[in-house]
Amino acid sequence: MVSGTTTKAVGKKSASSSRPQRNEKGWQAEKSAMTRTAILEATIKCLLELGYANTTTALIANYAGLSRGAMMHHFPSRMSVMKAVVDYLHVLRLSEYREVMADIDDPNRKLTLKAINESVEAAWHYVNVPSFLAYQELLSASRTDAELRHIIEPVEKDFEKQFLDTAKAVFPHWQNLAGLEAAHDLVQFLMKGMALSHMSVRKKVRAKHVMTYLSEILYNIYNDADLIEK
Amino acid sequence: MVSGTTTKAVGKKSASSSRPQRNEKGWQAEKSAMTRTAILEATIKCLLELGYANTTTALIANYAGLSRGAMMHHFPSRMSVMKAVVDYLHVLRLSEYREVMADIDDPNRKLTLKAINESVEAAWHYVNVPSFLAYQELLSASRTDAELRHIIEPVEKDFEKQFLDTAKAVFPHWQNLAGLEAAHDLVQFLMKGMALSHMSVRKKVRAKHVMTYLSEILYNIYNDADLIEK
DNA sequence: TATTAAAAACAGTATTGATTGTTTTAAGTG
DNA sequence: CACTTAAAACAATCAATACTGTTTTTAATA
Repeated sequence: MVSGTTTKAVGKKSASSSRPQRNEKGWQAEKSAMTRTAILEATIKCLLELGYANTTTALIANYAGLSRGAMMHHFPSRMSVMKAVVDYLHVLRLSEYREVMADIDDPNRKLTLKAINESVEAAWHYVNVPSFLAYQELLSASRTDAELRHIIEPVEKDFEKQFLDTAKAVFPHWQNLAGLEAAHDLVQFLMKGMALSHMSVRKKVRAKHVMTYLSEILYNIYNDADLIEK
Repeated sequence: MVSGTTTKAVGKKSASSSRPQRNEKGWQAEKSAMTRTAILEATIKCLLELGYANTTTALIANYAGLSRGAMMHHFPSRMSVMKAVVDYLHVLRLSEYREVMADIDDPNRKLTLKAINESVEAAWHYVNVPSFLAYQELLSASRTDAELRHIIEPVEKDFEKQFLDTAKAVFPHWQNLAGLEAAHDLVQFLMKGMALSHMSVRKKVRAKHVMTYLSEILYNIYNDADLIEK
C-alpha cells in the first residue's frame, strides 16, 4: 500500500522534544497535550499524503513518532482521532481565513477593483493551504462514511455560517446583502472547483484568467450593476 | 462496513437474462461482453454508494450477481476493473455531454441570454449525473493512489481537451477564443465546486442564484463586454 | 503507592490474489 | 451426424497480509 511501513518516524518527536519544565502545575498534562496535537498534525499530514482511506492508526503513530499503543492511549479509536482532527481543523481554518482577510483592505473605505483582486488572490491561496485540503479529504470521505458524516456535518454547517459572517464583517460597505451572499458563494464554489481539479493542464494560467474575470464580476456586483434585478 | 455482504445480488443477472440466441456466430462472446459491462456498471454503483476505498472485489461481484471467481476471470485484479471503468466512463461522459449540448440552441444563430441560461442549467444537471460523480470519485482517489493516477491522468487530459472542443463546436459564433476558454473554465470549475459541496444548507436556491449571475456574466463575455481587455 | 504515559503483544476480521475444480460452449474429426 | 477435445465462463477455497481494537506489561511521575 504505502512504502514506509517500517518505523518511518517522520517529524520525529516534534512534540515531546522540549525538555521537562517542571514549573507550573502539571508537567504531565502539558506533555499529554503536546502529544495530542502531535498526533493531530501527524494525521493531517497523512490525510494530505495518503488520503483518508490509507490513513491507518499505525501510520499516524509513525508520523507522530510514537508507538501505536501510545496513540491508542490518547485516542481510543481511529474515528475518535478523526473527530478530533475535524474540530482541530475547524478552528484552525477559521482563524487562518480571518488572518488572511484581515489585511485585505481598510474596511472603512469603498472597495477598489484592486482590493477585490487581492481578496480573490487570497481566496485562491486559501484553498491551496494544507488545512483546506486535509479538511476537504475528510469532507469527501464523509459522503460514503456515515459515521464520519455525522461528525463533520454540524461542524461544516457552522463553518459555512461563520465563513459568511466573516466575509460580511470584512466588507461592511457591501450594499446588497443577497448580492454579497451570491458573490461569496461564487468565489467559494469556484475556488473549490479549481482547487479540486488536480490534473488540469495549464492550471496556473487558466486559474489566473478565471480569477481576472471573477474580480470584474465581483466589482460589478458590488457596485450593484444591473446584474440580477429580480 | 456495509450491510449486505451476504449474497445481495442487486440488479440480479441483468446481463445474462436474455436467453441464448444461438444465431450469428459467437454466443459465448456476446455473453462475455454482457457480463463485462454488468461488472462495470456494478462497479460504478459501488463507487457511488460506497466510495472508491470501500469498493471491494467481493462487493462488485455481489452487485453484478456473480461469484468473485467469475469476476476475477474477466478482470484479473481490482485495479484492472478500475481501469476498465475509467475508460468506460470516459466515452460515456463525453457522449452524455454531447447529447446534453446537442439540443441547447440552434448553433447557427447568435446566442440569447435564454439560451445561455439553458446551457448553464444543462451544465448543472450534468454534474449531478451518476457518471460524473463516479468519475469524480476515481479522480479524487487518484490524488493519493499513484497506480490509479497513472491510469486516469491521460484519460482526464484527453477528456478536458475534447470537452473544450465540443463547447467550441456548440458555440461557433463565439468571437473571442480566449474568452470562450475562460468562460468554459468558469462554468466547469463553478459547477464542480457546487456539485462537490455536499452538505451546504439551502443548496438549491444558492445554486440558482449563482447560476443566474453566471449566465449574465457569460452573456457579457460572449458579447465582448469590456471585461478583461488585456 | 497510585496514577498516567508509553510500548508491546495478541486476537479477530477483511481483503486480495492464486489455485483448483466444475459446467457450458465451440470446434474438429471419423 | 456422433463423438472427442479444447477452451471459456463460472464457482469455491486457501494463504498471506493488513488493519482494528483489546489486553498486558513496563516506565515515569505525583
